[in-house]
Amino acid sequence: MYSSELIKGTLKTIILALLSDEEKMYGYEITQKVKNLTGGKIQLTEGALYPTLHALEAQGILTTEVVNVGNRLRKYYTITPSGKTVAHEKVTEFSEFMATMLILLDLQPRAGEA
Amino acid sequence: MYSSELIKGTLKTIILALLSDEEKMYGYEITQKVKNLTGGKIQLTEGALYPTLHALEAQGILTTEVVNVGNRLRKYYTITPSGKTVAHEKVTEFSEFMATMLILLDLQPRAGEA
DNA sequence: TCACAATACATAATTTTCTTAGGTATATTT
DNA sequence: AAATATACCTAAGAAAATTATGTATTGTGA
Repeated sequence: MYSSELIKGTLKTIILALLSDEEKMYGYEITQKVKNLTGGKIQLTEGALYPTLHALEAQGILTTEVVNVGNRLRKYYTITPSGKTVAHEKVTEFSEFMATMLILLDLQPRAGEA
Repeated sequence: MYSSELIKGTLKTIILALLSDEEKMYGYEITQKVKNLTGGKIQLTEGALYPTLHALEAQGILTTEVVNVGNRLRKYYTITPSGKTVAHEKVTEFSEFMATMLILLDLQPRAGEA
């Protein structure tokens, strides 16, 4: 589990990246997928996830559809076309940010080094 | 310039990584070095930097030394031995976090792809 | 020489974002 | 039967940053 401080600010990027791949996920499913893909190293808390999903919906980035499964309800989130653009921008930006951090933290392998 | 949300939580890591390399820097110098190394894409704000430096000092991770240069004062920060350990842990953790994010954002190149 | 930008420190109010804690309810496993 | 997992949600508080100030010196360009 990474220190929460480190994960800060990446939640929207994670959500949008997953929904760009899957086109339809519900909240709990997102928490499980993140947990599985990261070997438990990133675990989204519901208190952070749900308000963010609601905000993304309010911004027109996601749309929702409530489905009854058995006696329980699931709220599926789908990314909108404009949301796909936002998702792509966010992922690209994070990718560039990582490259910048590699330089800054001096983690970049350079020629002529052991 | 990256969206500030993305940079959140990396300030301590950046400061400690730089001070591990240089052994002695003052606040303004840190802002300039970060700006230069990142081509202006990361610009630390003073309102974030100074309180963080003070906190790191209070935790015994950094020590200070005030020097007069001309008529102006500079507060130099030096990393302590225990601070070096913290710095290394922070950088390692961020490095692993990036690897995790590559998987999560599906940015990892895999065999058999175009 | 006068104004502006840069150097150099600092803090306080506000905002943003997350954590912690709580609440409701059904389904499954032990 | 109890505990865990599934599935949603919100509210209070904490943490971290932004924005806005404030002080003061030094260098630069009009």
